[in-house]
Amino acid sequence: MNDCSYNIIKVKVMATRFPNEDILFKMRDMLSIVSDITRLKIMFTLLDEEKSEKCVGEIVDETGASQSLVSHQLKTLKDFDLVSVRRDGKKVYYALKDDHVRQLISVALEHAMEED
Amino acid sequence: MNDCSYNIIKVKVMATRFPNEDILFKMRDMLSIVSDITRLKIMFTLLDEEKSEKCVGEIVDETGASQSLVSHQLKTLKDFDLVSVRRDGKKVYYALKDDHVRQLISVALEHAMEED
DNA sequence: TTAACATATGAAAATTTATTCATATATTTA
DNA sequence: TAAATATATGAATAAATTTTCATATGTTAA
Repeated sequence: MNDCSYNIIKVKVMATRFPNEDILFKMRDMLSIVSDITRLKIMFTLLDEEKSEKCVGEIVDETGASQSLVSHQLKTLKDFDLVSVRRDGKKVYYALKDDHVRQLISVALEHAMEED
Repeated sequence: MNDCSYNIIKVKVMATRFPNEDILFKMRDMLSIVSDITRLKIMFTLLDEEKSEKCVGEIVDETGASQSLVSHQLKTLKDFDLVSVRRDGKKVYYALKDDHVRQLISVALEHAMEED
């Protein structure tokens, strides 16, 4: 694997009226979840196509964040139902669950990689 | 105008290796910008297809946020180059500038409108 | 059944962010 | 040029979030 590989998906862009508070709060929650460096790192490790499920120890190693911090942030992701969790013996495996997360990361990455 | 209208755009989903800190910070910045209720409201008012450019007063009215807060948040959006600014007499008009913002809002909205 | 390993968690500390308040600046009109 | 209108801004406050530290819990192996 040398560089980036791309594939195209479709996203609906909606022209809509002003959403109600409820929807706004959900949007805010979803977007804040992905707007943190530690969680972004965690999600990137789980974006690995060859190994989409990883245990906490692996995530700690790959992100470079502390065990406690990773665990806290995995809980945050779990609370918002963005990851699935599976225990196997001593280890607990996490995987990305929600495709919207991938889309958000994808758009943000594209933006971040643009020249200024 | 009664309900939502949809149209389809394409978004690249990239399978990529772990990005460097620099890219991660840019992603975080972009995502945090859109993950605030006041800024979301502002952006929704600017998403209006019939009137994509609005002055501060209009934005204040439509969002229900205070003049000062709207002004501060418009500055934040401007600092990140997500809006364009144009003065006409006493009034200052803002418009959404970056298409990635629309895509992020679109994905988050779609997520928020899903059943649980 | 104790030790070792893997993960989780509560509470405190540190940091960041949003919001308000008072006031300043810019532009037009009287 | 003074008053009125529209917007911006600095500093203080309030609120929310991230991170650490110490320790607890769950699981396996000795």
